[in-house]
Amino acid sequence: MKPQEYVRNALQTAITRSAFVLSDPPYISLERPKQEELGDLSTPLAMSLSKTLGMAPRKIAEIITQNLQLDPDYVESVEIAGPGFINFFYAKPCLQNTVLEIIRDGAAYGRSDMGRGRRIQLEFVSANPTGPLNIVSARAAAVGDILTNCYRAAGYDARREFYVNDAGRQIRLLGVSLSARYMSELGKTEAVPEEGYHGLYLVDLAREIVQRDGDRHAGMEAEARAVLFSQMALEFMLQRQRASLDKYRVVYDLWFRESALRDSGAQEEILRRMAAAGLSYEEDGAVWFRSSQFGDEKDRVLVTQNGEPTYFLIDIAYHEDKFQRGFEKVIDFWGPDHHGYIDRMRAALLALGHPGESFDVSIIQQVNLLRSGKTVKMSKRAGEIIEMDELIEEVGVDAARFYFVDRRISQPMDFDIDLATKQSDENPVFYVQYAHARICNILRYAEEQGVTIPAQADTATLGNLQEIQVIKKLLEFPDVIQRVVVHTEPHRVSNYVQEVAAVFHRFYHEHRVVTEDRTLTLARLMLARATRQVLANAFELLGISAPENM
RNA sequence: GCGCCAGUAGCUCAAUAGGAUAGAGCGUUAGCCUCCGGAGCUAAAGGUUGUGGGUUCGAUUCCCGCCUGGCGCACCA
Repeated sequence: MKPQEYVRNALQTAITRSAFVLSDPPYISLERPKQEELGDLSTPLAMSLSKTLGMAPRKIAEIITQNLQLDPDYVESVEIAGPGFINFFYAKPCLQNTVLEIIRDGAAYGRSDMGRGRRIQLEFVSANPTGPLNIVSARAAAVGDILTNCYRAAGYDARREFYVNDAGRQIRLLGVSLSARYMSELGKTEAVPEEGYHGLYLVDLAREIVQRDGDRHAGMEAEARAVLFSQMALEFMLQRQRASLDKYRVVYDLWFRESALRDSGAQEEILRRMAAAGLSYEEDGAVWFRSSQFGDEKDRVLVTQNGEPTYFLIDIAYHEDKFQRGFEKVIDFWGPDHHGYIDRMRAALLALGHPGESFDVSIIQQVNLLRSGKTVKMSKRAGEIIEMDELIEEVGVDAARFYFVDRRISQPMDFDIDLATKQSDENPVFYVQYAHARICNILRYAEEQGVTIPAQADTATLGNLQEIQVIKKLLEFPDVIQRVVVHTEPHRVSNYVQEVAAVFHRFYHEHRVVTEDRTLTLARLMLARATRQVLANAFELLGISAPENM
């Protein structure tokens, strides 16, 4: 058993035995004190119970402590400190044993059953298929992908989904734009409409079409040609986006097409339900949803005066579809320009009977592009973007993914192109990968020296400061994953992995692993293996490689 | 004007569910290779957590006001 669990269980029993008058069993918060001297694990429990019990925190702490029964192999000592913290100090046998447990658990170390198999869906990127994926999508892709990995590790049945906006005005415009490029390519002047797509990728595509089909489409009626070219452009873009994501190691469970949803008439079903429940009304020739009754600031249009379904209505139908498919929880990742949209979406889902907790939106803040210290404004229509492919090309997948996930998603971030390309050697991803490669090297070296490494070995000789610090750090891994999921904060994984690397580098610097002392050597090799395992498991979550050499 | 998000070391960012003396990297300065990989390690300097109040035993974290920046405020998507 992990010492955290052990302490939690012991505290639970102690509380019961203390016979406090409580309506509910209290949540036991366990944390690691910032200062090591204070203990390995700490709970502010006594302070939080103070008010409800009407007792001084230290008094409560004393009662709890008296009722604690602790195995000295797990916990060496307990202290009451400060305003009423109860602090625990791990016993060495337990820590030494942890090393072997990690090795035994292997790839499963860090996983938990927190989610109990709950079905959850993460929808991210969902960029319009009107151009190549850009650097903003790269952030969303990294974050969404890594979070999904963490959800799975925490025991959820989590799925990735990409929503394809393949219907509506944007696609028509795309077709018109491509058609214009095609005609220009054939020497017939036809301007790309001002609100159309001016990116050069359409010129390239037009050229390809000319090479393949010649002037076969030139004689068509303009409107029909635009429709045809919409489809060509769409499929081309989708295939290209998928290829980019593939290279970026993001694989979706489903690419959901808006057109399929529309064809199924799902939006009409929503309208029927809303009308039947009195959730909608007609005014000025449009159909409105009473979203203001569900927390939105005003009512919203579902069907326009022209009889067109709004994007909002389609989106409601899409989200309803997600729930129909059996997801208990749905998380959307949107850009900051859509945050005003959250309230109405939640209102709609509430109105349709889905509890508030079943739907979450996470806003991934923008990526400001800097080139030689100056902000670059990106606009897809004007064609000024940094493509995801360029990014992957220039900085590599590992570095890119790590860079994007290494900060909180709520924090806007600057992406300095010069820095990312020129100084990529100083990217922290190399630091952590280096730790992994170094451990592999130590294991190789040991074997070269004729040491056969058994599956398990006695670890009782581990006990110096650096060794203990490594073990304690490895011990945190399962908690890190759970916190990532609870807070939707994948950056914790990359932060953690840097801490693991640091603590191991420190150990390595102070102590030799392979020495004349066979028992000690084997024990330290176990420590190295456990560390490598944790790094590898974390890299797996991050979707970066675990190099054996660098 | 209203709403949402952010503001932490020179720079890029952390800070575990409200916890104890706010931490890393980069950069700067000073050190460490007869020794398993120096893409590493050690140390120093660097802070009124934008600002003023409030709640609390305790606030970077929660609440209110203000300042600054970003983004929204469509019968567009």
